[in-house]
Amino acid sequence: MPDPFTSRVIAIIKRIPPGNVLTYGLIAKFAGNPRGARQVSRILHSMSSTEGLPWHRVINAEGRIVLASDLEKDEQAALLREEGIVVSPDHRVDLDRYLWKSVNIDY
DNA sequence: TTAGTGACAGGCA
DNA sequence: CTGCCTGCCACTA
Repeated sequence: MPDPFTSRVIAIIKRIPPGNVLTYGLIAKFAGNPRGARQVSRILHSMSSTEGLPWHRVINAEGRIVLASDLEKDEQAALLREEGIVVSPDHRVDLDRYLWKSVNIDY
């Protein structure tokens, strides 16, 4: 079994509704570790199997898509656009508009 | 064991 | 706006 933090991160990401996004730092905070942003990114990177995980709805605090390759960035941007999210050519989204605000999860 | 690294964040010039 | 620095924490050489 993975540690509690990891399971919570997975649970939260699974509940992000289509058309909305969350940031690494926010997810970490909701999962109980305000300083775990980098862990969230690492979890997604390793669990790239993405078993039904909407990983593409996770972006950084600036509303930017930051991945290793430009190819991956375009891929994620395409997935987001399919959900109606406007992604600028330089891979940025409007957080004020698409950030998932009604995060309410009980453990 | 120490040093470097990264799908991050926040402050500052 | 961009770039640099610091704090963070797990992983790797």
